Amino acid sequence: MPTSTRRARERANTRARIIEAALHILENDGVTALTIRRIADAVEYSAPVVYQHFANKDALVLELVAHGHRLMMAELRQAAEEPDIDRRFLLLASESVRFAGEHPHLYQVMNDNTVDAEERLRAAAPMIGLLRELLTTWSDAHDVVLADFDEACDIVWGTLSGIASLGRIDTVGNERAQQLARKATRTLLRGWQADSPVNA
Amino acid sequence: MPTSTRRARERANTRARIIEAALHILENDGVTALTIRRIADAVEYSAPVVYQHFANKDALVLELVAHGHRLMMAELRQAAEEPDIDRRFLLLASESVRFAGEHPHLYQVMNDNTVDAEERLRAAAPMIGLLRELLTTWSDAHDVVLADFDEACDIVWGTLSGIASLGRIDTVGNERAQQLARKATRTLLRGWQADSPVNA
DNA sequence: CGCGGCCATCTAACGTTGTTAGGATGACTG
DNA sequence: CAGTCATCCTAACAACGTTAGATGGCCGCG
Repeated sequence: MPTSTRRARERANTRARIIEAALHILENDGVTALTIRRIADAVEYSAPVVYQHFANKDALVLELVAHGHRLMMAELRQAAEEPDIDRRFLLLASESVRFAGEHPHLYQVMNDNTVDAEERLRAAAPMIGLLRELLTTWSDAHDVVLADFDEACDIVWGTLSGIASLGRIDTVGNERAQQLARKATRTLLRGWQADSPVNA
Repeated sequence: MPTSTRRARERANTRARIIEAALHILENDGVTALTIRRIADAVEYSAPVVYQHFANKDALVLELVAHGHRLMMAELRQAAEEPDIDRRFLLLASESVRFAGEHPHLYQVMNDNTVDAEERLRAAAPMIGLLRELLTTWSDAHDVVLADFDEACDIVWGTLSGIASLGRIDTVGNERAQQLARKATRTLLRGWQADSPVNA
């Protein structure tokens, strides 16, 4: 049945075009401009067509959130290749904040509360995984024993999120926020190092 | 002219009632339920009356943000009386996160991006001032020299905001978020202590 | 006391939002 | 060639923020 596969391919294609258009509108004109009718216009369809591909607007936005995290991980991949673990940690901290500044509206929907918390957490899983890996190799490299690994991981995660939010638009300015992220992680790591039983 | 003063008093009174009603709706039913018509219903007026007291919805929400910060400072005042600076620092960190968990919707509008960044920063000024005071007395008490005081202050501020956002609803659970806030500030302070030239 | 004006308030409406229902159009199947 | 099915659009609904115009009652002045 070649026709049904072609139909499915077309369906998937317009679905992808919808996501792409939504992303474009979001990044260019902000979250308030992200409306079903504008998305439909951008893909040259009428509004109800969108509902053939997504249950509702939240489902579509959730897709943008997932896309945003994939994009962020992709932009971080280069920084992740820095061999020195300390430099890598700081670099990834500042680069994740830079991402927030370069994609402010996308970062907004990625971290804001309108979308379901559980789904958001799932979408952020790769980033959290990256942080876990950073923390383990860092603590191994410096013979640091973390009293509670998960706790330390959540602290870094929360800290970077908070500082990225500061630097998302203009609260402190993005390059300063990047510097804050570097300093904050450096200080956190220094603190854990000082706490480690080896140094006690 | 007693009548005009009475009128002014009545105006101020209904204005206050509007804010109170809006706050009640926001805290009970969330930000999506915070609509002009529902607020007007709650004060037994029609919707346009709200616009005699506030230029638009954003102005009203901004008032809620200011009120939220005053409320937060009030709830933190008791914790601020803890005499020991280290205990006070950790206590205020966890209490600010607890506030976010006990007033999740209010905290949402206080920290989310829909309202103007500059106005939000101004509303948060007392909290930032509190953090500055904490940092100065802490560094004085421990003879710690901070390389960049403003930077350290922003780092604490961003860290607590981020962790509070984690604990706002259910991402990690609020009491765990409080613990994270304590540990995070403790670790940050430990890190700055280790960095201080006195210890170098 | 009565009358004119002003202030507060309401009803009605506009434009836009997310979302759904019903019908038309056209392509594939037998 | 006829029928079925997916696809798409027009139209509409409820609710939103917001504004215009009408209505009413209270105040101060003659």
